[in-house]
Amino acid sequence: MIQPRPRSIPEATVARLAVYLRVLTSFADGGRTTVSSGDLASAAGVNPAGLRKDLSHLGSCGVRGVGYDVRALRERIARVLGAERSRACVLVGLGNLGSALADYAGFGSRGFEFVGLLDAAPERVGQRIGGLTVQDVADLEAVVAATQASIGVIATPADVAQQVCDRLAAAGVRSILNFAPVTLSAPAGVDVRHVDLSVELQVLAFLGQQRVPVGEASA
Amino acid sequence: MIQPRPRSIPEATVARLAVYLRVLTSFADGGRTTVSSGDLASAAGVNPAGLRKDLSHLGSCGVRGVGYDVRALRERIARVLGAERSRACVLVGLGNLGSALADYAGFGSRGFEFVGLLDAAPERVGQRIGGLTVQDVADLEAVVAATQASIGVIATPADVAQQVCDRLAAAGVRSILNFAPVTLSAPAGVDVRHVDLSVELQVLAFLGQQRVPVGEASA
DNA sequence: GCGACTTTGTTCCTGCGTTCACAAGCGGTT
DNA sequence: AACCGCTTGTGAACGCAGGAACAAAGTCGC
Repeated sequence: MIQPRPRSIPEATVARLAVYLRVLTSFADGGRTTVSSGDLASAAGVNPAGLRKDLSHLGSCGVRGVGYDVRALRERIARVLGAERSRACVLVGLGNLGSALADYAGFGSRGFEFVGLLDAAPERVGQRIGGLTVQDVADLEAVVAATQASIGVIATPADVAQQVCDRLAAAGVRSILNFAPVTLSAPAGVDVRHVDLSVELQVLAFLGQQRVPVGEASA
Repeated sequence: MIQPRPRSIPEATVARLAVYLRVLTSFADGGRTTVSSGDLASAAGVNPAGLRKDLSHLGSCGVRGVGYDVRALRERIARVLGAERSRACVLVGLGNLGSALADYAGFGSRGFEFVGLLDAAPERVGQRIGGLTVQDVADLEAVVAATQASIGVIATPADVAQQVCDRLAAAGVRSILNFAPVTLSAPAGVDVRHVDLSVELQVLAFLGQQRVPVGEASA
């Protein structure tokens, strides 16, 4: 019998929980204390029923007839997502995109901290970006070992991304976020998520072009 | 009878087609002329059967017993995705991320061309980034009208993203790619795609932490 | 010319995600 | 204290995506 593992939250739900967390933080900053599923759903751009189902995965948290306590719900989601404690990340590739990521304030406020910046170009090594000094990618294994980083971000050119991925995995990194336009293969036990900006644009363009030829003036 | 509209490709398939396009281009550059669904699928990181199903949406394109002609398949996918002709894009927000996007070579080679860069900060207006001169965001409507841009990319701070989105939509932009960490609402007829880097990291972190407590040494 | 092998294209099926709809529960009011 | 409206939480149905298996078709070898 398969153990009915106590925490089996669908991946799609996890992604939405992260969105709820952001919205709730925004609400809390605005001084709001309670929120209904309808309000929260519209702010997050989802269906109210789906939101309630998402929230049901972490146990009853709301009060019927009233709604959810903003602070309590935020804390609970943060705990489930593991966003309460900071996570160490290493970033490989300090080109334009990598530098932008290193400077991106959005990560630090969400529990992610870059503890190592690595690049292969000698002229970049030694530069300070976002409060850190860029190190030589040759020291990747040492940096991962010293910082105990569990997350790696790849923002290198495509042709070295797989090699960097292999080294990160071998060094003990369990999760990899890949911005390079290649499909990476990693050993079992290592999660890879791929963000391909060109793919996003192409999907968008396709949806847009599909809308035009129909040319329905109205219903 | 419902007209079996010739082009009704699932969104998930469209996203994968864009990946296949990239892999095929890579194969073509490598001098390869034919490819089987198995090889292409492993290079793209998907299931062979799923790949064939995706490709079946654009008509029979392969030769049984042989595989697919790399060049022909690439052309067909490019035509379906509309990647053969260049698309004009405007980019709003030239902070770290916006500057990286403006410089990102991956867009130009995939049929997307930035025709306008806009920012609100006076010190950024006039700068040249990626071959273009940054213009004042006050001229957004004029730039969109002059360039006939159909795609807008938002890389602004969160607090002005909705306002920029509204102006882009009003100016005639039909597709918007949003990098700001807020859920945007746009009028009907305007597609919005959201890329939230923090959400990606949080999903990754959650999957990673879920793996640890199980601690299954092996099968 | 014929057979066998390879690979595509399709069909079925299973599972998941999403949506709708309703019962249960709590606060406010009279 | 009882009623009523509001909101949550859950159960069921629908639709869709993913995966596996099978038939069709074309090529290579003999």
